[in-house]
Amino acid sequence: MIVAKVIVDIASSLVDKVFDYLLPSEDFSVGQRVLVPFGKISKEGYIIEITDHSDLDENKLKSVISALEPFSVINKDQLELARFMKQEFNTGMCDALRLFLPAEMRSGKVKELVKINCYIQDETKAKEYLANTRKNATAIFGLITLLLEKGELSRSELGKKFNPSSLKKLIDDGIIQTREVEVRRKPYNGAVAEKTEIILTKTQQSVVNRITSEKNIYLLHGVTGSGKTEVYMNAMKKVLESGKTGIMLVPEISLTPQVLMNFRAKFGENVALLHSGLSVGERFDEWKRILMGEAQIVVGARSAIFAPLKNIGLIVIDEEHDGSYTSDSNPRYNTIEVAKKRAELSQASLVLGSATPSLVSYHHAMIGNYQLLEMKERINKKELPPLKIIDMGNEVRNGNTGIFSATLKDALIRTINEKNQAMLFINRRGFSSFLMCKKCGFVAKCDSCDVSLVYHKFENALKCHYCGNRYRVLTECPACGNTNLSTGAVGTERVVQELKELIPNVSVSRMDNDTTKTKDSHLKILSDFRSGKTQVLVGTQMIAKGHDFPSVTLVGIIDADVSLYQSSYTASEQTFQLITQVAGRAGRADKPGEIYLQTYVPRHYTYKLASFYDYPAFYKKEINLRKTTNYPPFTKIIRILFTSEVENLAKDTAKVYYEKVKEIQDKNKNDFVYLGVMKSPIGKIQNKFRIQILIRINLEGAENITRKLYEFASDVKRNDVSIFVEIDPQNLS
DNA sequence: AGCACGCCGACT
DNA sequence: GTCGGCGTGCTC
Repeated sequence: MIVAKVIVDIASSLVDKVFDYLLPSEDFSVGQRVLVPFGKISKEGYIIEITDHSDLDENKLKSVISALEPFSVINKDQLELARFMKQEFNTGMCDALRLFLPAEMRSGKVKELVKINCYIQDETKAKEYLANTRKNATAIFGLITLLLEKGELSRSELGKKFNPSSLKKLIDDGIIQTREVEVRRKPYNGAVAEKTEIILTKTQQSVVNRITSEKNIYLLHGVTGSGKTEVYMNAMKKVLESGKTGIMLVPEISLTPQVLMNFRAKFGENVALLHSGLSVGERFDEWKRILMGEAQIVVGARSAIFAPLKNIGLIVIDEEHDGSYTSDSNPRYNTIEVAKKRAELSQASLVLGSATPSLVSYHHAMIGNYQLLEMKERINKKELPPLKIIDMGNEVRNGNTGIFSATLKDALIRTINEKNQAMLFINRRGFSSFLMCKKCGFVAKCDSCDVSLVYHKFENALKCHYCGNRYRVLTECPACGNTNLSTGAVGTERVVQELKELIPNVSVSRMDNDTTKTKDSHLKILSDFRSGKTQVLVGTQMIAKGHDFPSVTLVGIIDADVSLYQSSYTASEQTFQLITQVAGRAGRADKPGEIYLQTYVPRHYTYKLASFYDYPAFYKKEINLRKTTNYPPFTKIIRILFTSEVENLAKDTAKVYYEKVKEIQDKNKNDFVYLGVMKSPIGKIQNKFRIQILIRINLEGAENITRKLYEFASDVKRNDVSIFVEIDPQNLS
């Protein structure tokens, strides 16, 4: 007998196990999608193994019904990668396998887009027909002559050009033949940068040579503007020439068009784009192009690491420190770890690139796990623009209570007068962070989440950033009746407003989560700014990343402290990265740049070292701190989050879990640095109460303990409490 | 996920 | 006495 081990395509831990089915013939292969009977219904599933025996009785086994879509096959490496993810991140096998196919395809909803083309098979017959037709039948004459001349044209266009009924008549009469052709929906069609042959610098060339000469993991530390993209492209070119394929990951969807344009200029149709912002049809078509081998290079956000490529030679993760590479909702995974495994499986090199590598990655490089490659000079040999720290406490003492310091004001006015561009960076969206009563300290909060509401001036409403609920603006304090309510810290809207007060006719646009809801809106904001239509761009995190605006000479970081004072051991690291990132937007072309960083703690080492662009010094300082305080990468932090609509259920489940952990802690005292149960910093989100257990463990015992922690989670599992196990979580809200 | 089996309230 | 509520359990 031939037995197929099948994972049924149902994302539930209850059925996430292997089911055995008989195979009706030998025309099945591992990795194939099949239809199987499952209980009373039939379901899609994935064959993960084919053997000749089963632990169950043969007469208990049902047969696979049929194969689905011959092309939808998960290859051996991908299958292995799925097993790795199950093992490493405790994802379900089904969850992992799903990552390899476009979601819409599973239910068979998306089809290839077909259009109908017309052509003339029998020329003599057509000419005869013409001879027997009235001379004033212009549509018929036009149609036949045009088709005879051009060969093949689309039916819908011909119909529009002449008239559909004449066309139909000709088709019915057998003069014109039709056939269906597949058309591929292409994202950002026409977006191709000019093809320019750039001659690499010596540094760039030697980095390219290193990457392509030996299979390894490389950490490319290159200052902003050192030409990392050119390095990636040239390395990809070499890989392509050797007959292999490559993946290029960028952190954010908004960055893909720019990278894609450059890649298309160099590689044309060989590039495919893959990310969640594409339309369903586009994504499906791009995915299929990759699968069919029509595209050998994939550009995309983190999910592109699962692209159906064969024979990968190079994986690049640009801006490797970026938080978007960790998936913090199911299935949870760390893209860098997945990429390492995928590179290993296909004997490919992995390049992690950044101007400010994550401490963890740089540490790997320092202890020899990664090869460190450095690009210390900017491509135009220019110095990095001067970064000035401005003491905002001083401004207040001098009577300036606005958001802009005197220095920044001057710089803004000067920049606009000189017809240059400026970027103002702020850490929050909305007009201000919260609404507070000046008398009693009451702060407006969301009913279903335990967070302050944010005032949005444009909509004149209070909004919850966790669940999106809207509330009417309060005019008096519900607690004490006082009408003197104030808005707290600064948001993008207020920056725009004060800027307009400072320079009345300045053209400014705002870029944050509110203004970029639709797929192309960020593209428009960015292209307006690039073309000079807008002079100032005010924005959050999203303007910090990667964009290249040659005429920007001034960058203002309005309130850096927000990032520094978040309650996370990575606060300094993230702040350093953010500042370097934002600063890198200034003075990219031949004009000199200037950067102003406003803060109330001007002497903080993070700011000092960031202002010198001294990453190695920052690394040294920070890694020592991590070592003495016992934080990653010297330990592992694990959070187990319990959420429930009933607070006590979450608490009780957490307690039961805690006792189990306590038991293994008693047995392995040395492995534990810290263990505690508490309310989450945000005690309630979307009406679900949140209790968490925080654990810090030493690396030696980590693997065993995490395995146990995952087991405990399924032990105490119940349907009215959700449990999430997070390893080294980025935020602890 | 679905569907069935199973054990307690308001109805012809 | 029965129709049906959805709680629990199984699907190769």
